[in-house]
Amino acid sequence: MTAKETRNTNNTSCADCPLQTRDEFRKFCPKELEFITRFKTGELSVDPGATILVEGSHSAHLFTVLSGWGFRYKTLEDGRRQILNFVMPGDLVGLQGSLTGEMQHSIEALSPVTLCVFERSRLKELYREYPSLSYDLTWIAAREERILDENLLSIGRRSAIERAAYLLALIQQRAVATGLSNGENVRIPITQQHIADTLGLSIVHTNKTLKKLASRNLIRWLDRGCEILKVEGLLEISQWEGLSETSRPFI
Amino acid sequence: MTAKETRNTNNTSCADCPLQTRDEFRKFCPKELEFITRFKTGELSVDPGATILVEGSHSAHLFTVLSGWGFRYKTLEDGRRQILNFVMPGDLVGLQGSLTGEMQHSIEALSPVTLCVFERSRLKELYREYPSLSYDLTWIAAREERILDENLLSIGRRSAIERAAYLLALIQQRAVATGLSNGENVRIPITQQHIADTLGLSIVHTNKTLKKLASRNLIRWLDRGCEILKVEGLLEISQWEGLSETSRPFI
DNA sequence: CGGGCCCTTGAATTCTCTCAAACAATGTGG
DNA sequence: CCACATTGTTTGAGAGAATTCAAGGGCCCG
Repeated sequence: MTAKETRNTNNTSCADCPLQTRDEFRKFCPKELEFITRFKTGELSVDPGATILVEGSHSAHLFTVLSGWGFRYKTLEDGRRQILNFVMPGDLVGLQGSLTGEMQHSIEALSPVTLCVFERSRLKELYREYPSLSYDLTWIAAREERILDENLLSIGRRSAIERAAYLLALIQQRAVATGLSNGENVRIPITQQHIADTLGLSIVHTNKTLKKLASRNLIRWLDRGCEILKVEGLLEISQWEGLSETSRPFI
Repeated sequence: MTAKETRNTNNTSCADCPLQTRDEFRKFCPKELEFITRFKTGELSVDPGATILVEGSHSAHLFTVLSGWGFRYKTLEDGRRQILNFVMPGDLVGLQGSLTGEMQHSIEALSPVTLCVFERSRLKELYREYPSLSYDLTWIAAREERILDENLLSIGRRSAIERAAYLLALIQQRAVATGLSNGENVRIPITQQHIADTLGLSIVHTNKTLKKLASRNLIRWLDRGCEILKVEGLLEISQWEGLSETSRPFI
């Protein structure tokens, strides 16, 4: 990472964590809050396009996204890229690498992103002293697994238009839940290449598929982003029930 | 589940757990062993084709596979099925449902399968008293996530023959590691329909793709199963590095 | 022996990809 | 301010990949 891309700050206190106030997330008890405050060793801000974590590296840190959009991906040797999932506020990233030693995927920022930085070495203490947070970590991993299951079903068995509808509906629902959208139409800051790499389609075919959704007035494509107009329509096309999360843990 | 499909027994003591003796798995300390012995409340045996866990259910149990093969899958309303991953000895299943309340996928047996049955309600105690096992649970979840990431890359970005090669190489490597193969050629007890539902391809195209691999003498198709002859060839085609696990936790 | 399940193959159709070209928006340097 | 490069979107056309449809054969089991 270049200097331009990263800045270290530490202005947000965990006690005032903006995510804590959202219904979406579960609340910490004082003892947990005390630990997390110690666990967090800094804050990281990156510009759009910056790589936050890179496949093959052994990072000493894990992060929670405070604000902004990003995505998790893997590539083949010849450059083919598959986006695995999108990353939004409240998401913990780098846990996989912290446990198994080496990152098996990369993470890149789509917008300006700020992250809380945690020390991997303190994970032991977390498991030793804070059962509720340990449980939450497993929960978070299981949640990611659930989304991946659904993505796999989508790429494997849904048609191009169903896939696109599912993906956009998923992003929209997650974005609303995490406060990335102020309630009205969400503007997702991605290119059609990102969509293509998520759906497992070529960019040309992705473009034609998005056009179909747009012609039904379900979405609108903006300069470098997508606006969802009717989630219900997308859900119907994809025959997906949508997200059903009440309160989720985060760290 | 019908009576024919399930039998409850409890003949394998955790102290004599056959998986413990394998290098693949990490060893328990006496205290952990004591807990796990209490945690395990029974044993379940199911016949091939039986459903072990079903999407939408709220199971009071989670399981570790003691022996046999199975697979995890999801379906769309119209019946399209996507196999997410295969299940082998040492794999923990049902964790996702135990944490988030409801199973989001189903699990079916490919061969006779025996499972250790654990009480979901004792998970709290595990997190409260056994940090090392808590850590292991997260580790296990992260491992599954890693495999899913790779599967997603495969289905999204690899060609049909690369996909098939990757899948068979993965299964072979996992099978050898867990002792399902006695060292020589592994016989995987699946139909081509299973392969198709894993790769996201039609059965016809799957058949033609497998024929290509067979004509290169990399695999051989048997009655209701597949035998891997040259993993190296499969790894090369798929441009995949293969598994690299030294010792993994299990419960 | 018949039925069911699995594997195999060919042919027509549909979907998706690559190639190619053009356009719009943005940013840069002169 | 313009010329130019870059990036992202759009469209058409032909090639390639994968699907569906259809049919036949093998095997096991009741």
